[in-house]
Amino acid sequence: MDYKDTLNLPRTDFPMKADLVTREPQRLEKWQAANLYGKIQEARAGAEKFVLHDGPPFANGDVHIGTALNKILKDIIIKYQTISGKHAPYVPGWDCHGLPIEFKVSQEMRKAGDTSADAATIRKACEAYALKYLDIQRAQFKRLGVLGDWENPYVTLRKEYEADELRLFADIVEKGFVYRGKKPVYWSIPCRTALAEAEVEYADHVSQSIYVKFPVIGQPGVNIVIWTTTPWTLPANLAVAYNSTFNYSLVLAGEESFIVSTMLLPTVAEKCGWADYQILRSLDGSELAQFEYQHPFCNRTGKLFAGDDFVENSTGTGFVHIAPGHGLEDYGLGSRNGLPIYSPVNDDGALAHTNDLPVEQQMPAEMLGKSILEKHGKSDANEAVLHELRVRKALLKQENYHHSYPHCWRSKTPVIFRAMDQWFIRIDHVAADVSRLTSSPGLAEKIGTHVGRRSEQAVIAINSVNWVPDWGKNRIESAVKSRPDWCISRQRTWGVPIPAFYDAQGNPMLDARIVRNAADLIEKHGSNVWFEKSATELWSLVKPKDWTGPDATAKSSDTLDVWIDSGSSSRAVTARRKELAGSDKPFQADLYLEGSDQHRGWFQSSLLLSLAGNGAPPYKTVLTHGFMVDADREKISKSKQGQGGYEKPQTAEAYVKKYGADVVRLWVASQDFRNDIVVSEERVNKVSETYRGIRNALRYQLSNLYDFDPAKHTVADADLTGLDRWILGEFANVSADVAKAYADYEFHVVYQKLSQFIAVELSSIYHDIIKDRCYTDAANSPRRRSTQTALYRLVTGLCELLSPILAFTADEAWEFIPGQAGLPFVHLATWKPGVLQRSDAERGAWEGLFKLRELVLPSLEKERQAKTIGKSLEAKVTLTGSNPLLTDAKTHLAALRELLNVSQLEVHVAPANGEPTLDIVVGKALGQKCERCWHWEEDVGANAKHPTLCGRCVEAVESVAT
RNA sequence: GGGCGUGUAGCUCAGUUGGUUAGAGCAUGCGCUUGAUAAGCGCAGGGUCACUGGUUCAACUCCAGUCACGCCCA
Repeated sequence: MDYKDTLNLPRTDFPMKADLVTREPQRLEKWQAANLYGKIQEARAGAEKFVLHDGPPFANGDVHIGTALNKILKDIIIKYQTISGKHAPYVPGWDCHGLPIEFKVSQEMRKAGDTSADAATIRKACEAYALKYLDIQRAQFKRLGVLGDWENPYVTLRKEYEADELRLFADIVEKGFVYRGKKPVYWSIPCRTALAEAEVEYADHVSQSIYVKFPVIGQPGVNIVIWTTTPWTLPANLAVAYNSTFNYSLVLAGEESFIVSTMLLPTVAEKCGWADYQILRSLDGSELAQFEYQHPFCNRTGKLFAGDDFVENSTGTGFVHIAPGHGLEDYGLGSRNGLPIYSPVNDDGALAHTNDLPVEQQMPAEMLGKSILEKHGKSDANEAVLHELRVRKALLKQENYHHSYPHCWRSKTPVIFRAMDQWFIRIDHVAADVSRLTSSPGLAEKIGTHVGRRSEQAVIAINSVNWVPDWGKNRIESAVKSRPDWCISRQRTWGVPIPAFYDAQGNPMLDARIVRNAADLIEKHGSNVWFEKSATELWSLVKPKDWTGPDATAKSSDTLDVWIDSGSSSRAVTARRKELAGSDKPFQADLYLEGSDQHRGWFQSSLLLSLAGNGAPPYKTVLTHGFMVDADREKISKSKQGQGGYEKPQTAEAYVKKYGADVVRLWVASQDFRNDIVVSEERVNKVSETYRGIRNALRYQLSNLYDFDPAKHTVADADLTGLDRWILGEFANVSADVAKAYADYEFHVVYQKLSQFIAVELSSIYHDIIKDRCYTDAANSPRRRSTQTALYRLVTGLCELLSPILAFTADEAWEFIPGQAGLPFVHLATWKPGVLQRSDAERGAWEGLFKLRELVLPSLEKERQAKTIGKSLEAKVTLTGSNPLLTDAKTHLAALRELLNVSQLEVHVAPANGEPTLDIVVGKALGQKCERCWHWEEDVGANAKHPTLCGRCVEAVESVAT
């Protein structure tokens, strides 16, 4: 007789080899067919809500591994909240408007030879482009195991979204936060249009480089020397910037004296031909700050300001001429110091007077109408300025200057920076006292772009939010405090139109009632209606009934900054979707979770818009993750990829195809995402080792439950064996730790705790020990059923606790659990903390047994090394001494023998006498090896029917036979 | 250049209010097992706690500076 057939050896169809790459898609289909997401929502109807509001990725390109990380983290949270009983809907979203798409689409159209497409045509192509990538990304996100309402995502190009966005905007307009101001933008003269950064190409260009003297007021003969490569901007000069960290020298050259940076003095002296200059003295920033100068050819004066950020000591003179209407740095410095954003250039690109300054303070009449556009390397405007400087003997040096300069991609001409009228949201007032502001016209002009009191309310709001990690609070606070007013208009086509009009005098009209009517119109027809219909048609459609102002004759062609799109989602998504809207503040979500770059991005735009429009923050908690870095802990760069720095493109798909989604998910969970996240082959390989460990443990548990029916065989807690009570007690502890780690969003702790529990307590201790009981006890013996009860509870709990991370594997294993707890999917389960009451005495006794085990194992190992024994079952252990641990050992003799995995154990307690003693003797076990259970027993051979079996096995075999 | 972070074994993480020889899992090496077997078990090696200086009886832990890396800003 082959006694092997009488053993209860493990059986299961749960495969050892995961083969995730082929199996996961099958499971996805199952979920889809069963409408798993819908089922979960139904099951949780009425439960406490947990709303994680998705930040929309841009609908462009494949899902990057970093984007995958973000989505997986969100999914882990949603799945944990769900399995702990909450109703956690997930509505994914996409950001669809914006320049990258418009640029890409225009480029494709250009390549196809189409250069005259109108706005509506371009917009249709952009929409198709965005929707195409939305589909691609949706498939890639779903493949990651992310559950959500994928059939009804929120999409910023949808008309309902656009309408709600405009309604929120209307509220903000109504409260007086929106004003008209000026800001420099790229401008193409031939195309008569503003350009976006991406439409600018850099090309070599020869500019007129000039050194100009600016006389210092009150110090006759003393001049500041500035250097510029754009002479035509001098009529717009309103200030001069210096660097407060530089040294400056006052030098005498000929009749006059000049101030320049000391470090640049030799170069400047050579350029200006100061043969025998003499340094009179040195000056520093505090002195320069006192200076005023006379404009070289306009009847006005200017001041000096520190511009440490951009005044360099490598070229020029150490002084930078500032024209706030013609440069970004100039604009920044100008608006910080209350200067007008003066841009004396008209739409034709010709010099012109404006209303910003009194006419008598502006450029001489001879310059008016001179064009900035270059012909054969010269421009009339430059020539006029140079002429004026020469006449006034203000020009110290003129030469050609070769450098790279931005050009219009379409006309190939050099672009200019020109201040244009733009719409702004006043940040310090969003942040400050909301109630005192009304939409009174003229308020904007009165307040202008001054930098005044900031953000008390925003700071209070920021403090009311839970920032994880906590330094996120500092980060957004300083971002809000330091940000200038928000320029929200874009001279772009692919976006939500700003529903403003102009009257016959060219005055802009932006009114909350008009915006709301436009929102209604767009909700019906989509925002293309704004581009397709004429101004007159639109005006007749949206003109408020009680309108008393002038009629509109033209419409605005500006679109809203895309940050307004995504920033409006508290209104357009959270408040609008009934599964998300809370009863208290419908627009407020429990959690936002994005990368740390969003403190200045979506976290901020959402906060400011929600404060302005809803009066409270859009989120209760903001969780931030770090960025993906490579094996060298450096950012993942395309150039590194090009040079073969990485094995594969850093897309989610590349990793999923090789390892499967669950390994990618486990990798995401394995690292503390608040810091940088390392993505490397080595790392993911290590994680897949851990995955195998987890999978095998589950497989082992399932394989020993093949004949277990929880309804029939479950053993009551009190009747479980000590060992089973021990492991369930340990598991309850670990489970509690794991649940806390999930709740605290510390998934790396979940990973560590679970993988270590599986490796140590389960695999190397419990699973190893229970083999004997499971295999050799009679199938229905109380001891075996006890252990199976524990295994059943362990595998069920593990599947539940693993399911937020190992979404596929936990569900796969779930199918093999006897009875599946009556649920077809683990994701429908509700995890409850395991309770197994153990008295202090019991816990203490078992701790003692494990201490003894620790003490004995080295002795066993020694004998193994000495080849006295092979496996532990060949050994007999004898413990003698006065060590108090031996008392418990005596009462739990059988348990300790199991823990040691030896065939025989003797314990002799000696009376206490001085120091506790413990004598460990390991020898060869007595008797013979039982053929069936491999224990060494002295009763082997006692039964004539089964001469090679021990007594226990004879019983087991007989019970099977009967 | 500025702000905010991070830096503990090959990898991922622990390290309580400063207090013995700095821990775990994985990986590696060497054994054992062959009734979880493309599995399982044991043992061993491996760390100037980024660097420098300071405070202290005592520093991975507190302070200052330096370096490297990341995000944001300029």
